[in-house]
Amino acid sequence: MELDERKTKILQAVIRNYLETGEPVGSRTISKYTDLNLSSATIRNEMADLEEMGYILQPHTSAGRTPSDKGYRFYVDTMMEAKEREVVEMKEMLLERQDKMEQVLQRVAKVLAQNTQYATMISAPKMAGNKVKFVQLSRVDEGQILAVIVVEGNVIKNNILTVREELSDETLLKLNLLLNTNLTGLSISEINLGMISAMKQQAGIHSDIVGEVIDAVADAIKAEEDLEIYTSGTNNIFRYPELADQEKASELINTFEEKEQLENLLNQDFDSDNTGIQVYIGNESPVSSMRDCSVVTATYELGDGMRGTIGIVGPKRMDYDKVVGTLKTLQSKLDEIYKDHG
Amino acid sequence: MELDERKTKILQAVIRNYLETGEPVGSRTISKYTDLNLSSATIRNEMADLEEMGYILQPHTSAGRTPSDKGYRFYVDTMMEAKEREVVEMKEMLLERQDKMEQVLQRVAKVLAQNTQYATMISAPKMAGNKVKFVQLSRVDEGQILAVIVVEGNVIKNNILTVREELSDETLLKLNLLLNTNLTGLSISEINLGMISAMKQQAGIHSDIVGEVIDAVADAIKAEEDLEIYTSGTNNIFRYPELADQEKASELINTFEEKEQLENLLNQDFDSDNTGIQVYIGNESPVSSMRDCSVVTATYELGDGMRGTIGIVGPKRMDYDKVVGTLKTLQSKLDEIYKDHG
DNA sequence: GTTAGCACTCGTTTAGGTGGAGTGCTAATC
DNA sequence: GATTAGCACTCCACCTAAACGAGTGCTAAC
Repeated sequence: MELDERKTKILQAVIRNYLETGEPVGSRTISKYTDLNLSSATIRNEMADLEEMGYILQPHTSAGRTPSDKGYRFYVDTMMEAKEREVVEMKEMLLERQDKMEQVLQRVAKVLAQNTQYATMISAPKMAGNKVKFVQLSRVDEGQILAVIVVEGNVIKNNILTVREELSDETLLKLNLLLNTNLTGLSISEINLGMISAMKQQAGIHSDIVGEVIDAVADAIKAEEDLEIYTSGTNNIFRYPELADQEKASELINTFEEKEQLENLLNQDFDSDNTGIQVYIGNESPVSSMRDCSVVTATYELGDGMRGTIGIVGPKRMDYDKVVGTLKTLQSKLDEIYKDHG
Repeated sequence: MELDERKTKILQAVIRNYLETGEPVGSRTISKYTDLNLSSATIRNEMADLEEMGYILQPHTSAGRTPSDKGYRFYVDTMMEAKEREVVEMKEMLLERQDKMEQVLQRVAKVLAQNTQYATMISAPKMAGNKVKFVQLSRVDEGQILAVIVVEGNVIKNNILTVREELSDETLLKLNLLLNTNLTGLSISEINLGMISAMKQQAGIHSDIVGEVIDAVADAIKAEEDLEIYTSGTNNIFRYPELADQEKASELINTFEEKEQLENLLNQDFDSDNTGIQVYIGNESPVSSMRDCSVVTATYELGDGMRGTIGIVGPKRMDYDKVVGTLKTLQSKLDEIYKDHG
């Protein structure tokens, strides 16, 4: 059987209607709702076909139809067209540049949740490709050395190293020079064992302690960043009866609080061919507690190659149009902001 | 009317029983449950008295009794005796020292939630009373100066300052010396406007730019720390039917996610006279969404005067004994750990 | 002062009944 | 052949009434 134009229109109407009401959609509704001028009986026949083809489901005999995952997928793939949309609040918020990334992201998540009435999550941009800009060691206390590393994008890492043996001012100065000459301009992923041992060689004489320090600095640079995911609007799931029953809600809330699983959604390989927008419907998502949800994620980029991901989690009947629109706007805004101020 | 020994015993029995079952407790249950050897009729009379006195409540005529806030308060105040308790997991976890405070706290919250089956929260220790140990300015880029401040307890603050006019190496050196001489050893709360202007005077010549830098450093030092509160086990509220209905659950979950309100519970003035353990029953808590909960908080101390608070949120019928015991153990463990490794 | 007993209350559960939305099928119509 | 009107049927959602039972307050006897 083929999905002709009329079937497509009916499917579209079923999904649209279900998105609005959250209730199974009957043939009579469609008959009135569309401009097809068909009787409910005809619609019924078509709907029977659509069901056979797997696009819609009947919760029980003599109930209306609801979209299946396949139906949603069809809808998202073919019918969704992105609309640019004003998100005034968000724009205003982002324009007043904040200095703390953390706060910005948390706020983006919050505003997004308020705007969409869904649950949101956002991962902090990874800086794996970024270049080291500045390294400095300073003695802060006996046996304690502070290592500060500044990476492009002005991300600062620091670490206190405890050394067994005191380092002279001279050695420290030499080490600083050495580290800066060798590391500045390299991206984090470019720093490898080979160069570290080369540096140790150059450091020469005090190789024991100095070697330790160099190792520690390298470790600090390479250290995996924390799992930085910010969430908001988790409680929005209670707006959608199909997600709000205790068991499901509990699972979902746990997922949002624990955050580990969210990583699977947010740190997907960025397939840069596209707009960076991904839609996961039901079981398409790698997170099992979201089997009754849909997830839309968007990759954002902050000028200098730092990339993170924003995600929106809602019921399958989420307003895909609006969500995708909002995410696109947000993408471009984030881009702008950081181009101007980066 | 007076709360004699028999009434006390009955009240205690009612509360104990309610803690276990979560159901209103009838007179017959008490008659069997206690060793008083009284008939249910007698118990009924006593319970009527207790109700009149405000210690217990009847959800409706012909239902059993549930403790009122006053009843819980009485129970907590008089009957609760702290027991030392093994919290093996927690001990093990804390013994393997982690370097990132954030991770430790997050993990403590999680383990605590798993142990107690309640929702938990923990605030990062504040360092307001701590002393500045080291200050350093370095040029990282044109017009960009990195200020690093190390405070006792090896807490590091840093900030990138953007300056309009380039500072010479010499000026920077001078500034570093000035800042260190003036600020080292002072606690953050001791740094005030007077000293800042004195420093500016000493700085002399380049007062314009230099003044700016000094201000920025002072700001960075005084900057309110982020609202660092970690939560876990929020979804445990679904274990307790009296908290699990949609509206209440939604409110509570929001409170836990937003975290702002939790601050009111966790950043109370530490009344150091006591063990640092506080119990809020129902409306005693400043957070309205917790009107049906009880909250137990414990102040912990990390050696050098840094203090934070741990909180446990559960139903009013939470196991106060266990919770207080667990928190006390945790307090002492945290203390030990940081004495050994601080 | 304590207890047994009883009438009473009131929320909870169960069963039955009804209405309505929606279907599938068939026969008539275009 | 496609469309439609009509009808019998299904099944959920909702309501009501009845039965249940846990627990009470009160009274009278011990």
